[in-house]
Amino acid sequence: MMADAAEVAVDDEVMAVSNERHLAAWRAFLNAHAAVIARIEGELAARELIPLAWYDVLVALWEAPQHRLRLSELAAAVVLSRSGLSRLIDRLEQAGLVRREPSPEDRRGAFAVLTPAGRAAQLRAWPVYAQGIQTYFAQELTEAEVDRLADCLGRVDAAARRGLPIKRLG
Amino acid sequence: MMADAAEVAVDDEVMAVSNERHLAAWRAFLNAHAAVIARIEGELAARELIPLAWYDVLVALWEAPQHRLRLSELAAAVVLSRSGLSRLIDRLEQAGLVRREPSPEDRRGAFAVLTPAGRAAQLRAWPVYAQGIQTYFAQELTEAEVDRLADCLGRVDAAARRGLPIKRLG
DNA sequence: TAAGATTGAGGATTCAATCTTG
DNA sequence: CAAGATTGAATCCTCAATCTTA
Repeated sequence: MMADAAEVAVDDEVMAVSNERHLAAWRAFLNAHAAVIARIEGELAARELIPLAWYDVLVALWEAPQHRLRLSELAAAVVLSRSGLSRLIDRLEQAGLVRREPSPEDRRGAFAVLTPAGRAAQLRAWPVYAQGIQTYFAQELTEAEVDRLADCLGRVDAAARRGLPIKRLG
Repeated sequence: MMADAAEVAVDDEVMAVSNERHLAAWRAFLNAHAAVIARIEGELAARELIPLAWYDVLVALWEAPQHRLRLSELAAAVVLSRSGLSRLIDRLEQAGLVRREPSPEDRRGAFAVLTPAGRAAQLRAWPVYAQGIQTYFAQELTEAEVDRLADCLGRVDAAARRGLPIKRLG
């Protein structure tokens, strides 16, 4: 199906750094993520609760000082482009879960502020979300494994964010 | 959702098992995934290589007998709805990386078949992909941790797929 | 009727361009 | 001119409806 020599050469180089076991772990990582997310999203939707993307925004706001965050900060927190976040806030604002407020000290910017309805929606979703995390994620792991996972994936996260090419904000 | 007494019971139960440490691991899982995927997609795009979704399809075909798969099987393999896969195959076919073939024994169905150009595109992308897995994922982990991660996330994946509500194929 | 696949409509996200303010 | 935010165009996904064959 292709030049044998080239194929061997590529494989050699690659195998030196990313061997079968690395690849197995990587595939497990991707598959586990896709499966668990699909499962939890499905259960939230079935109960007519907010989707995960909305939940993430509401939690980020809840945890912020005064339950408010600049739109840029929020975009970074939930890993979304600025334009994507802008439209997400549009939808949340229309649903009454969040409200925009102009910034007094920098009139270019705006805050997103959590509303009582937003907090309520977050609290309604939480039991289902928590149950999903428990059933599809934590239940399979020992307490030691949970901690180990947090540690390992924390390092992976840090590595991936390290030296980001400044920023890609649309 | 359910009777009050039961709901309270669920909350108690959930808090007992889904504590701060579970949540920390879960968040690390989500963040690491988002960050690493964004990084690798960016590097593939910067080098004008195929995106991960295309790569997944090409690998699934490469690993299949005769490098061909029914569209339904392919949809399941790459975790996409049937309609989503149908359009993805449209694009891959237009790029010449895959070709559709009607099934002789069941004329309702069709196969997706990997073309030489498709295999070549897959091989071109692989070094960059592999380097990304190495740099942002495996590099941060010891060999023991890599194996442990594969084991843990394999169990999580199995748990999430267990007893899937039959199938959701659009 | 059901199953495999495609098509139409709508949602959500991104990049590039734009507007406003620093 | 740079930075925060929004808008327009394009992409890609899903659900529901449809078409063809079993």
